[in-house]
Amino acid sequence: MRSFSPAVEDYLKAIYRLQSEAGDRVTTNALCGWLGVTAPSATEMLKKLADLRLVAYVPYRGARLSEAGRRAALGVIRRHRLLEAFLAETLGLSWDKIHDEAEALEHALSPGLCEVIAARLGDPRTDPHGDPIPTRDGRVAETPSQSLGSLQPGQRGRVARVSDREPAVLRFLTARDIALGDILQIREVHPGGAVTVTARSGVHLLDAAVTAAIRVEAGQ
Amino acid sequence: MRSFSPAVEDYLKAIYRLQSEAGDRVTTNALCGWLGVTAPSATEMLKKLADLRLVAYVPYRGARLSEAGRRAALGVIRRHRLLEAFLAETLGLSWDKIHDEAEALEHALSPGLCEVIAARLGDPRTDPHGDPIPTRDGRVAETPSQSLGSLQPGQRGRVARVSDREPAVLRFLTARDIALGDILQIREVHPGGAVTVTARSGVHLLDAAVTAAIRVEAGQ
DNA sequence: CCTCTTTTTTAGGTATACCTAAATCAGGTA
DNA sequence: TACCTGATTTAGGTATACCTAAAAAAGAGG
Repeated sequence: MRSFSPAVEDYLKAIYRLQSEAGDRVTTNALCGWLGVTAPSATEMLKKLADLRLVAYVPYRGARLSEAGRRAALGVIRRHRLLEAFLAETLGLSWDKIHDEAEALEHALSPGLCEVIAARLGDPRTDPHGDPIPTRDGRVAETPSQSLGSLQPGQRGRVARVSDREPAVLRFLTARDIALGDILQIREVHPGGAVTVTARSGVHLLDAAVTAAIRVEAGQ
Repeated sequence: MRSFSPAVEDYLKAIYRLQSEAGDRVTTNALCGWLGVTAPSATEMLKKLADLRLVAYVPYRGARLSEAGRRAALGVIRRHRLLEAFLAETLGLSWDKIHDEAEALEHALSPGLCEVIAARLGDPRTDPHGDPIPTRDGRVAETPSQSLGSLQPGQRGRVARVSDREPAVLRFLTARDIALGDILQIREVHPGGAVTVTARSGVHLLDAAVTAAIRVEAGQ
């Protein structure tokens, strides 16, 4: 298994992510929106990924990862999440800072060093945001979880994962003393997507962006 | 101070190194030999570095780092050597493995993370090969040292630095239980540059490549 | 001082990965 | 069904960083 350019790796990671959200094929538009490139750039790269047999790409119909593409994507995600765990563990970096650093370092991390880090950390199953770390042989333990916003008033959920995309959301949660594993009970669901919750540290209003970033295991 | 491409950083590092060895200007030939690129590639990059005001470049006469170039080069070297120290410290990697990993990671290490690592390590002054780590403000504590091969029979020297360029040399020394700080006494200097030394672990024949890689503080 | 060799630069080309502007396709609406 | 709109692709261009082949400059030897 040869190694790919940073750009290729970023596209694979994005396709994997969008595919697991939207299930179906990933469109050019979704891809370029997610990666912050223009549509022609995404089209060109999709053709290249198809040449490399990493995606099945039908013009005007979007793309889907091949088995090789899925394995490559999981490899990048493994490196990313192990790096996040490693930076948090060894340097005490908070969960709002590790994503960007891991994003930059993941493309330069050799397979050998990646496994040394995994061993040093005792093969962790999740990163500091609760995201599962794929195993070396490409398995992902996706614990069933649902969006916090999907709970009804009165229901409780344990915080299982928080999206690493927006550091400000993570800092907000830290400031409110809300962490992975905490139990949240819904008091009110607001029309725009915000919710009011009761947490260990009190009652908080979580705006739509914060609510969308939190996934919970329900029925706690 | 903006950041530079990996290629630019590699050239700056190479020019710094060659300049401190050969003192004078660095020639195109020396540069392309060191970096493993062709002469036209080096010429092109030198013109680019001159445009960026990182080197003073006179066609056919070689190049010399400007003050800005020197600072940038020391920044890369600082990141490289801190990474080496960090990988050795936190993952227990041996000194023959850290160079290549650091070489890949150094271009992706943000200034912020670099300083976190430095703080975590207690601002070390040297890396695991004995090479001085430049300070954040661009100072390098070059302890005076000389090539092991420059000692006369009977003279002793303390191993101060070992070049990180050839992992095989480092593994050879590890196998002979020769480490930084050890005292070596010259028994014989062979014509090709090899030496026979008495070390803590006994008498060893060090071939020319090994001898050239070792720098010592004499008069121990 | 002139040639010959080595070094260096110029000329021209490749691959990657991005861009803008223009053309084309797909799907819904009248 | 014909059109319109938005999504997508094509066409053509930029910057980086590498390459080979050929030309030009520098330095050494006679």
